[in-house]
Amino acid sequence: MKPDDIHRAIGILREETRAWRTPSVTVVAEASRSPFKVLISCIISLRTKDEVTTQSSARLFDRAPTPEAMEGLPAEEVARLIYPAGFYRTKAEQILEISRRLVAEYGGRVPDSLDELLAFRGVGRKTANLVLTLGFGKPGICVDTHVHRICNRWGYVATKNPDATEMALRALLPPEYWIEINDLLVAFGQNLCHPVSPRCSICRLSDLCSRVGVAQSR
DNA sequence: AAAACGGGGGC
DNA sequence: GCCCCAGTTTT
Repeated sequence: MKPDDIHRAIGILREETRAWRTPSVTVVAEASRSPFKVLISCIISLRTKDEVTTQSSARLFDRAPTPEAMEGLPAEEVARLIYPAGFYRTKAEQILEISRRLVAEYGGRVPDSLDELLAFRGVGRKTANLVLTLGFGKPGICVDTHVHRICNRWGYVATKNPDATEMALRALLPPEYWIEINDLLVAFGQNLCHPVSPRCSICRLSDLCSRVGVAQSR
């Protein structure tokens, strides 16, 4: 995989995304420009489907849209509001601890540096980078399951470690592309390059893919 | 009854 | 780097 390839991929995805991207608003897009909502949505989204995350987040933010309001809620209520997302007890604790620390240590604002974000319990590189990109519009490479799967299929990395994928993409592309490539790859993964039964027959990037001819489906 | 949903943290 | 963990929803 070379820089030329990724630039061609970006060009094609820019065109293709109009064809198959679903109009549905993702939870992150909805929470866009509110670093706090991006952050908390990310906690809720762990191991749960996007739609459930969206609904649970909406219910929670309806009740507590800010760190100040959030830290005032009893843990049981937070747990109840996000119940369908699963792991509600752990998530409620993390949400409350983060909210408390935001108020106590940052005056109720979400910090905008990777290191400060990573210092919160429950916040890893994926969440921290998503807060930077979607919450603050700062460059970041956010490797979720979609991005990681696609980069493996394209031969960027041959690892189970998403951090390696993040570093590979950082090295391959200048920062001005980072937000866009993330958006394009996630949409590509959600709509076409699925975990199982990807829609290879309508994919224009199959020459980049190690999967071609192996288990083509549909 | 089993699979799908995806990331963080500990060792 | 590998392995373990948290629960609900869907099939």
